[in-house]
Amino acid sequence: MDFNTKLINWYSVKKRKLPWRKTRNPYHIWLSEIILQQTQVKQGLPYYDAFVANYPTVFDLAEASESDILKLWQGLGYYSRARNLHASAKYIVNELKGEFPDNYKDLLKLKGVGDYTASAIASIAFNEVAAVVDGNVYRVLSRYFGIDTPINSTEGIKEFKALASSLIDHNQPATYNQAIMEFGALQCKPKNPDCSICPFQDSCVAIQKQKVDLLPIKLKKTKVTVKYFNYLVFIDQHKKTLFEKRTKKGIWQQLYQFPLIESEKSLTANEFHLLNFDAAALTTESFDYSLYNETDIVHKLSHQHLYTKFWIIEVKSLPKEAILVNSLSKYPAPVLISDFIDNFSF
DNA sequence: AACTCGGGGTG
DNA sequence: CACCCAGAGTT
Repeated sequence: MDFNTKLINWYSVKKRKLPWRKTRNPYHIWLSEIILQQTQVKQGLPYYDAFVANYPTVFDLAEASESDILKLWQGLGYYSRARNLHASAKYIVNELKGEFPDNYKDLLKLKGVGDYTASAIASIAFNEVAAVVDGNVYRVLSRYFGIDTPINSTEGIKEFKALASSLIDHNQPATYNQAIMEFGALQCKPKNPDCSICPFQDSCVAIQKQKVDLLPIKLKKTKVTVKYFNYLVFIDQHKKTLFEKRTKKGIWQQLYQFPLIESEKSLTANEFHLLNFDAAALTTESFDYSLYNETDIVHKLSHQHLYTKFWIIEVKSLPKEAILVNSLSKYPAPVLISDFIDNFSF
């Protein structure tokens, strides 16, 4: 039996029942693929259900506000995916009259859709022969063929795409693509795969050379920068506070947070007291403050570790843009902020 | 070619 | 702690 037949046989027996496998609606397939970028199925599943329920069609998504979409996306991370999703929905409705792109080349024109996602939608929704190469595929192919080219090198990206394209089943590209990804996710796992039950024991180069735990090869690791965040949680006599949208480049664009002061190190109360609050719109009137958390809350992102203190500042009045603390949960916010809002008693 | 962009899960 | 996840966009 050849590679494809074995793979698809394995898939027909072992595949998970997932909601996006019950449809060929390209809009729903698109939603699932964007949500699943760099995201495990278990984490993305509830978000897929929520988006399908709240925005059943691409027209519904196009009409929604970016803030509402980000709110539904809250907690999933990589928020540019949500913003690009919205921009592409408006493009499909306004420029393409709501007709979803139906081939790899046109799908690639959508914001947030790269080689992988265009191939996935083209194959799964339209049965186009377009090979997907995601993290699972890199791992399966590098092990099965014993390829040690770094998967994140320019050469490796080309090599694995070409190999995947040479292998894809021309009669059932949708099933083949999903099968090889599912195989990587369930059987050919990153750590401690159980090769004793693998259908490719007799043909996998990595097993024969005992290099399963050495492949695939990936270059360099991400370096983490440390930052110190001081959030100013103002509360006035009307139970209002200041909440701002992050508009600069960098993390959490278009999400909301309390006024932020970054510092070079973790500040004591005395050091905090010496700061200027001009930027935070604090008046010269007297105020009283306290510290919510004595020890820094460490919020870890891929490239940044955020050591955070929340300073509670009681004031008489705030500028007119202040909002009621009861309405904070309506705004899209990073997990670091939404966790605080959920736990703090205003 | 290297960097940036989240948050959760695993060993 | 390091690494991974149905990657894409920017520099």
